[in-house]
Amino acid sequence: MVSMSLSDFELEVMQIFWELKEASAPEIHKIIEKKRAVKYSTVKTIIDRLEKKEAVTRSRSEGRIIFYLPVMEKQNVRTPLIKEFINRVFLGKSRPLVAHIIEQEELSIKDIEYLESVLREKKKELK
Amino acid sequence: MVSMSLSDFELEVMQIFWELKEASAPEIHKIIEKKRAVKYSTVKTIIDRLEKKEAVTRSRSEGRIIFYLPVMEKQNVRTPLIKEFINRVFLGKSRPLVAHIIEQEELSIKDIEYLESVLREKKKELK
DNA sequence: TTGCATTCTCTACAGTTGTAGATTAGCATC
DNA sequence: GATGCTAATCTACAACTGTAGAGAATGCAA
Repeated sequence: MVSMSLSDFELEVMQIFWELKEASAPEIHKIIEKKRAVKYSTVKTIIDRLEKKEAVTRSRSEGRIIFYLPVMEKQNVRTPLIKEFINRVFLGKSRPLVAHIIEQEELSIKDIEYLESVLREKKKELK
Repeated sequence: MVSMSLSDFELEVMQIFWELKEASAPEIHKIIEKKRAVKYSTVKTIIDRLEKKEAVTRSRSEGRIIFYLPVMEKQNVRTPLIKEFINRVFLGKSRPLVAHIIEQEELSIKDIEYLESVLREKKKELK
């Protein structure tokens, strides 16, 4: 069980764990509830599944409230997701994806200048 | 039924349709079979589902072989997928995704120079 | 024209996922 | 100690997805 894929909802919950580091089910529930209606037990089921997948682990209890910590690391989840996405949607070619994002998505001047510097670095590295 | 999401396999088949324009189930099956073992009826089921979703349509027959044409357009499928992906994996922020790809994925000097030009264009547009 | 191979159609089914109810159990308070 | 919340656990279920078999239909070779 080295690498296990996460469903959309599981990933959403992991994002919150990566942000907060440690969190309880009631906390996670309250955060997600701000965005959309969802029952506590639904959120708890997702956390249970994350626990079974060893994506999070119980760290401590406060009364009957269980706290969890993320185990899977953001980068280790994101990297293969990006790879898969490029394969799935762009037949493995990253250039058109990057071009599309630059052209279509919201980017500030700062973002652009940053990306220009990333490209410069990469170019140096290749030469 | 304006916009309907496609499963991984459905998208894989659509990619082939976008490439070939017109294709039959046996053709699609032969192409996918080169990559991995899959039965004809599996592929045909996917095409049937694509037809039901109006992602492809029957164009003509040759003997008992049915030919299909893609109806959904590549860009109309890709654009929302990218949006969702950025939301799901990068909390809506495209910059870290682009940075990650530039740093981690295979890009040639040509790719980089092209992307630099795309960035220059975008910058002009913003100023 | 008859059988063979190919294709189509229909049906099925198990795993994953989002969803949540029912039940149980631990604390705080009276 | 009894009561009421809140959280945890367990069970369920329908939609979607990947997968494919059974059987019907149809065109082609002999």
